Amino acid sequence: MFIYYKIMRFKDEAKQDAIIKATVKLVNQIGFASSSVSKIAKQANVSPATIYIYYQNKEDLLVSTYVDIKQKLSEAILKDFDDTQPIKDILRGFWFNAFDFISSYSDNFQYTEQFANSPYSSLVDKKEVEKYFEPMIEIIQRGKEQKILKDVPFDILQIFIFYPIMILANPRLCANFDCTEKNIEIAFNMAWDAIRA
Amino acid sequence: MFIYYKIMRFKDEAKQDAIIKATVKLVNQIGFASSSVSKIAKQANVSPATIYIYYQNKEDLLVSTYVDIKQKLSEAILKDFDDTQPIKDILRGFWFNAFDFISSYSDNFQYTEQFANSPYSSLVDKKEVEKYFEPMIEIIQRGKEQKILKDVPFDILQIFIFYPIMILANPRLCANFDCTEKNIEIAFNMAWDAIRA
Amino acid sequence: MFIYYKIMRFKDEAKQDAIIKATVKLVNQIGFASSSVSKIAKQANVSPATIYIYYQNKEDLLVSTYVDIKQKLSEAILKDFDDTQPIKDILRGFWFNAFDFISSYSDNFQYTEQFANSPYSSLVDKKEVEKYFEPMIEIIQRGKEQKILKDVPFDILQIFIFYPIMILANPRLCANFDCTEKNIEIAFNMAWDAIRA
Amino acid sequence: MFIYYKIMRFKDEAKQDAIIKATVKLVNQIGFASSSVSKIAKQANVSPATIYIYYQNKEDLLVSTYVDIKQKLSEAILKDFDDTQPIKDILRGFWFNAFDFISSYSDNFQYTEQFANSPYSSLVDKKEVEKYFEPMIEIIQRGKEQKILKDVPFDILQIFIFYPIMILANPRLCANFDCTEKNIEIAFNMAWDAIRA
DNA sequence: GATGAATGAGTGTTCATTCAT
DNA sequence: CATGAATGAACACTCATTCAT
Repeated sequence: MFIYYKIMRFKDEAKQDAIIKATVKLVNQIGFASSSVSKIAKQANVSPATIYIYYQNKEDLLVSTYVDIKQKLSEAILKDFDDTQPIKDILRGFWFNAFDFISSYSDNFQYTEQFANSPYSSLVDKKEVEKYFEPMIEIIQRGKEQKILKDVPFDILQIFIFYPIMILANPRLCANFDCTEKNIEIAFNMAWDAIRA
Repeated sequence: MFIYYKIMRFKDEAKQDAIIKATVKLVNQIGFASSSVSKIAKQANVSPATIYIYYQNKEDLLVSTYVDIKQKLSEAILKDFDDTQPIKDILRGFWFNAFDFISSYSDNFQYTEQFANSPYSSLVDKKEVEKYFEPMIEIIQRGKEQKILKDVPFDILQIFIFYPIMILANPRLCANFDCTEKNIEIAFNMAWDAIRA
Repeated sequence: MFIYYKIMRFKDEAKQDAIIKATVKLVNQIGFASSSVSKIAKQANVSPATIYIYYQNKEDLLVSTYVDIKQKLSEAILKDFDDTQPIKDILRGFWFNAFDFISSYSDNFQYTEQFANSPYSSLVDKKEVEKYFEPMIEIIQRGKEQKILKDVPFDILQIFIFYPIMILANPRLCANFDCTEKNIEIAFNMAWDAIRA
Repeated sequence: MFIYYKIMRFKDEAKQDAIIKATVKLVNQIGFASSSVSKIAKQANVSPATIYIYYQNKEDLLVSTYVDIKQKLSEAILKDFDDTQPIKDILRGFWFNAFDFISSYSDNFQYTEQFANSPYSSLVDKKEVEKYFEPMIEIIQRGKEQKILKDVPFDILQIFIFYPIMILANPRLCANFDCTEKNIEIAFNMAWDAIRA
C-alpha cells in the first residue's frame, strides 16, 4: 500500500514535459489569447483532462511554466560561476551564459518575455523567482560596495547589465541583429562602460 | 439649410476615442487573452457592434491602437527637437521626453510593451512604425559618422539609448524604482557612457 | 402640393429593380440563411435603410420578390395564348413558353423553387398567385370536360403538365440534362401521353 | 473488470439521433435560414457544444442529415425489390414504396426537398447519393434496352417515374391533394403511360 | 427619398472545466 | 493515472432594424 502511494505520487514526467513544451510552443506561435487548453493538449498528445492532473487550472499551467523557465534561466546564467574571479569577468560570464541560453532556448525565453509583459505576471510569487537570481544580485551589490560599479540605485545597474542582452537576443524585438560572439562582446563592453565606476 | 440636407451621419470621433481608451485600459488590466470585444465595448459604453464600424475586426482594433500609440510616442519624443544642438543634448532631450510620455501615459506605454512581446506584433507594418522614429535614427547615424558615438552596429546603440528608459519607466518590470528626475539623469549618463566613443 | 405628393409616391423603379435583382442573385448564390439585408443592399448599390423604404421588412422583400417572379412567369407562359386552338397545342404552347422563361431567367426561376420549398412559402397569399395561373387552370378543366384529358383529380393532371418541364429546366435538380428543343418536345409528348384520355 | 478500466466514454447514439430529429423538425418548421445551431440544440435537449462533438460544423450537420435521409429513402424504395418481376410491377413497387416512405416520414422528405433546392445541395457528394439509387437506375436502363420503355434520354424517364409521386406526396407543394391508394394508383398509371414504349 | 452610423439580440463556434469510465 | 464525451458560458462577429441627418 505504501509503495503504491509512492508510485501514484510520481506522475509521468515525460507527459508533464510534453505539456510544458506544447504550452511554450503554442503560446509563442499564437499568443495567450488563442492558446486553449485543448489545443495545448492536442499539441502535447494528451487529453485535455490529463492537463488537469498536473495543474490546477490553465492559470496554474501558465504560471508554473513561467517559473520553471525562469529557474532554468538562472541556472544557466550561473553555470561555471566562480565567486573568486574579478567582478567584470563574473558579469561577462553571466552575460555570455544568458546569451547562450536565450539562443539555445529562444522559444522558452520568448515565452517569459510575453508572460512578464502581460497581467499574468502579477500572479507570480516574485520573491520566489528573485531567489533564483540572488547570486547575481549579490555580485552587483558587492561591486557597488567595492566601488567598482557606479554608486547609483540598484535597479539602474541591474537594467544595464541584464536587459540589453535580453533585447538583443530576442528576435521579436531585434529581428535583424547579427548575433555573433563579437557583437555580444561589443555589447557587453558597452554595458560595462555604463555601470563601471 | 440645403447643404444640411445632403449631410449624412458621420462617424463620431469621441466614440472612437472611447473605444481606444477602453482597449488600452482593459488590455493592461486583464491582458490580451481576456480582453474580449464585448468587454471592451462595455468599458467604452458602446455596443459591440459599434466597434466593427470603426475597425474591421478585433485584430485591426488591437494593431491600430498599437500603431496609434507608437505614433504619439514618437511625436512626444521629438518635442522641441532642435537639430542644431550637440548630439548629447539631443539624446538627453529624447530620453527625458520619452520618460515624460511614459510617465504621463503609462497605460498607453504598457499596452505597447505587451503588444510588442506578443505574436500580434508580427501583424504590424514595421516599416510604417519605423518611419515615425526616423529623426531619432538619423541622429544616432550622425553621431556614429561624427565619431561621437562608438563605431558599433546600429542596433546595439539603439538599444542602449532607448530601451533602458523604457524598462525603468515600466512599472510592470520595475515596480519599485524611484522615478525622480535625478535618477533619470543618472540613468541617462550611464546610457551615454555606454554609447559615447 | 398635390404634384409633390405624386412625385413622392412614385419611388425610383430602377432602384427597386436593382434590389429585386440583388435579392434573387444573392439568395441563389448563398441561400436564404446567409442573404442578409445589408449584403443585398451592397449588391444593389443602395443603403440598407433604403430597402426599408420599398419593403416593410426582410420577409416582405422575399415574399414580394417571389410573387413578382411568379407573375412574370405566368405572363410568359400565357404569351401568344390563343383560346381557339386545340387543347394539345395550347398546352404545348404553355410548355415551351415555360421552358423559354426558365431558360432565360433561370436565376429567377431557381429563386422561386427554393422559396416554394421553404417555410416562407406559407406566408404567400396563395389565392393571389393562383389568379395569375387561372387561364391555364381553365384549359385543363376544359380538357377534362371535353374528355380530351383523363378524368382524374385535377392536381394530378396539373403535376404532369407543369412540373416535369420545371424539373428538367432546373440546373440544380437536373445538372447534366441537354436542354435542346428536341428533348423538350420529347418530354412534352410524354407528358401528353400521361394526361390524354 | 480489468477490461472495463480501459473502456473510455463513447459517443451516445441516442444523442446523435436526437440531434438529427431536431434538425429535421426545426428546418421544416422555420427553414434553413432561421434554424440556428442553438435552437437545434435546445430542441434536441443537448448543449450547442455537444453538436460539435458529432459534427464538424453546421454545414456538416445539415449535409450529413440530408445524405442520411436519402439513404433511408433509397432503402425504403428498394423494399421487397424482386429483380425477376416484370418491369412495370417493379416500378409500381418503387412508386408505392416511395409513397409509403414519404407519407410516413414526411418531415424527413420535406427536409430533403428544401435542401435540394437550396445552395447547400452543391456541397453534397452527388456520386455517393447516386450510389444508393443504382438499382432503380438499372431497372430503367433495362426497360429502355428491352424496348419496354420509350427510347428517350435517361433523365426524362427518371423524372416521369420518380418526381410526380414526390410532388403529390409533398404537402408543401400539393396541400389539398387526397392521398388515397386509388389516387396513387391513378397517378402511377399516368406515369407509366408517359414512359412506356 | 435616401443615407450610413448605431445597436441589442442573435449567429456559429470554442472555451475551461468536469465526469463517468 | 488517463481518457474523450459533455456542457454552460463566453467568444468574435453579423443580424434586422431604426434614426438623425
